[in-house]
Amino acid sequence: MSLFWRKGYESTSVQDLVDITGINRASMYNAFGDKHGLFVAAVDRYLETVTSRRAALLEAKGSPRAAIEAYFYDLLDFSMGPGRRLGCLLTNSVVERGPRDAEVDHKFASNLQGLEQRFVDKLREGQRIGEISSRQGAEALAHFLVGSMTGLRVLARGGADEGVLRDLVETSLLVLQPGMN
Amino acid sequence: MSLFWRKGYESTSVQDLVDITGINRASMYNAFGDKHGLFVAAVDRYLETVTSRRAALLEAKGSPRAAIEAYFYDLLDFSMGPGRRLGCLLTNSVVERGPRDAEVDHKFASNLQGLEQRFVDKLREGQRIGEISSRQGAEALAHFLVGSMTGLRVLARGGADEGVLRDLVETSLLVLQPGMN
DNA sequence: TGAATTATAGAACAAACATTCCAAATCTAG
DNA sequence: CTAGATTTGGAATGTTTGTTCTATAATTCA
Repeated sequence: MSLFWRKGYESTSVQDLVDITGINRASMYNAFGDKHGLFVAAVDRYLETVTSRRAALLEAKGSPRAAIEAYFYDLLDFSMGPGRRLGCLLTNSVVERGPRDAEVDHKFASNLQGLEQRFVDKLREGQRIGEISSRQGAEALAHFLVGSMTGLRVLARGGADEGVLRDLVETSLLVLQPGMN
Repeated sequence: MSLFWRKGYESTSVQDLVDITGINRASMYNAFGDKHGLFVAAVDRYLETVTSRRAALLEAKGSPRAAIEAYFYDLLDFSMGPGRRLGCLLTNSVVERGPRDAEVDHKFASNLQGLEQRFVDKLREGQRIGEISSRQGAEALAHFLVGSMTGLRVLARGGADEGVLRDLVETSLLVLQPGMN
């Protein structure tokens, strides 16, 4: 998972994977079928660990707006620092393999939609209690947040300065602030 | 350029390039040195044509806010439709080749910084004439716009629905709207 | 303990890869 | 028109790729 995350799919050879895992080549093929099968398994593992851990922040009871803010600041933390500027494995994969890998494409879409739904739930609740601006609909805000998050991850991988990432997060969160409706 | 844009660096073989251009292999190597040299030339060409054409929208006289909006809606148009969901060649390249290609990395950083500067200029002017909110500094807003734009391009490549992209653009532009300072 | 399943090491495979070479063809200057 | 340089087609290079094979070792389970 780490290797695919760092180097992408094509640049990671089976030999690299054998070397770094210490697992025999034949065992790998026996367990995963082929390189692509192993890759998909790695992406799944990524989603089960890294991504869903953070998504849990969106389930927190209490202030919906605080939950969303916690989510973004957690993402910000894990997007910076040496050895951490890897972006999102799934996002990177969909950029690299794009429309040529239906499995990755589908995972990306459904993952994004799942996250979007969690955002919508929190946003709606926040709007109901007046904690979040109602100038725009919850769906539009969720789409906006998903886009902003995606930009953050890609800029992080691209080596953008910490200040840029921070401004992006802070300004995005400011959109949620209620003003006059 | 088109092939690298569509398939990325690693998945595009020299044979593919020979086939699609009709140019002889030896001529290519003679002109560009190696595959990476050709790739860099393709990225340069991309920046000179696609990217800088759109950047020119930010030089328009008149309303600074209108210029920024024109930029984003142009980007939105060119990010949708069949055969157009390619994202940005430079962004895709930095995601795929990331920190392993210093040349790409540098181009990404300087291109982003150039765009950011144009944004800052327009934002400042807009703030001066009260057309753009002064709640945040022009730099922070520029960072936000750059992040939003990056997210848009990646989501487009990822096959996101048109409505998602549109919500992202509209909500991002709403941030510029002046309210109470 | 012993039979059956599974993992290992490492050689072997064909295909694809980026790159180079060479003789024939084409172009360019004087 | 012709000598010199460049471009072309296509074969050839050596490496790396993903994948499979075989015989041996380890593990599992009744």
